[in-house]
Amino acid sequence: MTSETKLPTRRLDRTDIAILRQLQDNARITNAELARAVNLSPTPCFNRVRALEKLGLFRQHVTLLDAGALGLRINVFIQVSLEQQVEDALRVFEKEIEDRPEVMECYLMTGDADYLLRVVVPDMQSLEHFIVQWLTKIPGVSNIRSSFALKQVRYKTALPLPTVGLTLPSGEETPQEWT
Amino acid sequence: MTSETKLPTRRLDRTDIAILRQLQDNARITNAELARAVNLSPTPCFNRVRALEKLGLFRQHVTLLDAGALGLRINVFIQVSLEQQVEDALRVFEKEIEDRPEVMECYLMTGDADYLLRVVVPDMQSLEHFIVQWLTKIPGVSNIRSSFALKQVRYKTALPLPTVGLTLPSGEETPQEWT
DNA sequence: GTTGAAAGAGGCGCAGC
DNA sequence: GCTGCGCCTCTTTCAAC
Repeated sequence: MTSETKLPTRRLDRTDIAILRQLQDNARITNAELARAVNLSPTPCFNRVRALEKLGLFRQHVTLLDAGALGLRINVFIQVSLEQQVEDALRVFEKEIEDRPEVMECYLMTGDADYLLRVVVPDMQSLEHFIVQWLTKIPGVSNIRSSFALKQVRYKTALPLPTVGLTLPSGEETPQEWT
Repeated sequence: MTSETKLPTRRLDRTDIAILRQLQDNARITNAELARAVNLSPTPCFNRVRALEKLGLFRQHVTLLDAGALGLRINVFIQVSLEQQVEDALRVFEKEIEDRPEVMECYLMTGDADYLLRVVVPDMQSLEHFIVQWLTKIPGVSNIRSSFALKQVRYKTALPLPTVGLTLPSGEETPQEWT
């Protein structure tokens, strides 16, 4: 070889993007299938996947379970305000969050500088326990407001990707067509 | 065999739950590894996974990509109110949602009977385009309020599962220890 | 339920174009 | 960058306990 065979480039072409799309939809696709789906032969397809991995684009391969089938009926968004938005209080709160499996998502939000949580529990009793016995006992938590989801209209994990090409951050920015 | 070998039971024991836990964390685990992780030999492990599949517990095996690495910097929650909460208006709105890849999540909420969206876009320009050129043009949409996520403190797809045992819905409910 | 063996498929690396 | 070959591990099935 002259230099590196497939040195991690910051420019993804449409084939790379097609690969990412396929993997977002199906983490268990075989390399042979994937290659067929993106019009490549298995070896170069495999090499591209490895290169994309090296770029750190993959977080995890996961199985999505059916919450309803498992009896997890309650999906609730909880807005949490802290008494003081000093960095220390934030760190404490975020540390507490880590161990609670019912907290599916947690965002630090603009505006009132509070947190938005999405919490999943099987029933109201569990929710009450979560809020009263745990959430309100975190030091610094001042106000809590819950909104219930009546229906999960959409839930997906596949990120929106551009159709044509994509320059990765810390390369310079080019305007891209996002679909 | 006397009747069915492994007829889909509605009762999951701790081994089933251990399997679900492993798969939630790693969709690409091999059956051999999985078996070792849950203290089983490969064959019964494989049979259990197939039984869990038949129960409809698995939604999908997906690859989670790194939004930041792909230049998707903006994560915004949008509350959408409709002029009238007639069923027809809801159906129209939900239908429109389906085709927009930047809508990661959409929930029908209690209270003002509106929707909560989580939208991911690369930049402000894309967000403006999404809201002005598309969202506001859906018939029935009256009010829109956006809140930005400054930081994604936590994002996971693994549902909270009980530690010990679990009776699936449409069997009768027994109180379970949810962790 | 469990273990063990056997066949078929796919991952993965290599040599050549 | 692509193709074709080959090893080797894993999945998946089938017998017996």
